[in-house]
Amino acid sequence: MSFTQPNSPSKWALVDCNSFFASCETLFRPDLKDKPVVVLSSNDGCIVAANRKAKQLGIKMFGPYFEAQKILKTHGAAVFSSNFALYADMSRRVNSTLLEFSPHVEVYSIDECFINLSGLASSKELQTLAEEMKKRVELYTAIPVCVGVGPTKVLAKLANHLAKNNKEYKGVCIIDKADFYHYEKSLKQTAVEDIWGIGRKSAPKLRALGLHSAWDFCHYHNEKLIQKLLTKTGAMIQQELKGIECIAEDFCDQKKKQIMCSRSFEKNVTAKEGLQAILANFVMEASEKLRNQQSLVAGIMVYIRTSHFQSGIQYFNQGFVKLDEPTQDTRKILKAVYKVLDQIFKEGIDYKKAGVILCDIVDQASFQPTLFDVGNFERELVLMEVMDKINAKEGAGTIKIGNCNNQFKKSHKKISKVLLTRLIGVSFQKLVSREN
DNA sequence: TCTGGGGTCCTAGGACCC
DNA sequence: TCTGGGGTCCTAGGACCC
Repeated sequence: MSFTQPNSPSKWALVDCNSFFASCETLFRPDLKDKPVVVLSSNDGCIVAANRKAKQLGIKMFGPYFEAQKILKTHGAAVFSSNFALYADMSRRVNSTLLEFSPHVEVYSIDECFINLSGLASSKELQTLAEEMKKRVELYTAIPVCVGVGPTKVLAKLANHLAKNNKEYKGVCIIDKADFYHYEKSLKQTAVEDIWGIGRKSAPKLRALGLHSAWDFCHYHNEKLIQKLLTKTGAMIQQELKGIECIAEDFCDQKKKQIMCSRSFEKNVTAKEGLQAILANFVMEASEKLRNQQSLVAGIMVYIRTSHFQSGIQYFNQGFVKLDEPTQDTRKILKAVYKVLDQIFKEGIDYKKAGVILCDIVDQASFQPTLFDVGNFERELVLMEVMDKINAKEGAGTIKIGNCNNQFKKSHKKISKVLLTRLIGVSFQKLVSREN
């Protein structure tokens, strides 16, 4: 988030899919309509989505599955392992429906979009449009959504929260300062912990100042104290509640300053080769994200750890490596990651989790390779572009680098060597070995 | 409510230097 | 080394999100 100048009155819509993963899973299962449904995280460790029925049972989001297992079973709940390919596909369908309303759709997360509606003037127009959005998304995708509209992103979020939790809104809530009575009422009925960006640590700090609702917070006079207690972010949220835009217009599309890929393993891994294979997957994933935003990386962090919940030896170690030159080349990043692994790896440990973090991210456009390296750098760009294109077309993991032995991805579409050679004009293996 | 997943950003405070 | 100022860089940990 970065500051922007307050400008002409804006309107933002926030469209949020209801219990998104659970909704996706029940699309083709009308028999589950009135049953509790939950979706589990990648290793079935915790609950990452729950439909209304499941929430009514007191199911905690992001809580461990084993704790809820009994109650879910008693009530005949449907339990799904997550299927991210399906969710990503449904997310694209929702987004493309929303693009029919405005070209300015900013994807905030897999189940949420901000839409810039600044051209529309009246509350009535906005109400009609928001209702139409909801109707059309539900008609085209069968995913239920709620729509909140406000003059800032924080107020749009707040409106969405009201739309979702108060039946009388029927899934659509418009906050417009021109309707001051409703604006005041909306902020007064929202508790500080329900404001976007105010989490479990900040809320008690506000309450200690006697600020219990969004309205109290919004009108608190001592802005310096807010900045001190809740940092820059808190100060921005307070302004946004007043209707003053502080969050940059394109903040969803801003380039990441760091890219992380980490996961817990289904089974413990002890051998270094096992960790190498897993880290190779992380590097593939992270470096593709890096290239998608046209960036280069200059510093890489790797960590490996045992499970918090096992008895026996606990081990955590991490290492950082600075590259001689920023790169976006998977092979170079992987080489660096392996170097760090050599430094932090200890024999005889049951590892449960590992991660790769690309830090020191720089813009590709602003990087000038030395005259000597220009050719190499450009060849790498082309090679990586070809690889990404094939993976996008033929399925993730079609072309892999290093000894990826992916325990996370269930299946990969294979591509024949002949087709590959035809696609890039020269044997990929040859290219890889030549570059190394 | 004490966080069994994954990801991003911010900042306080330490290390180091002049 | 019972140390006084001030700047920069780095990193671990905090906080938030879905």
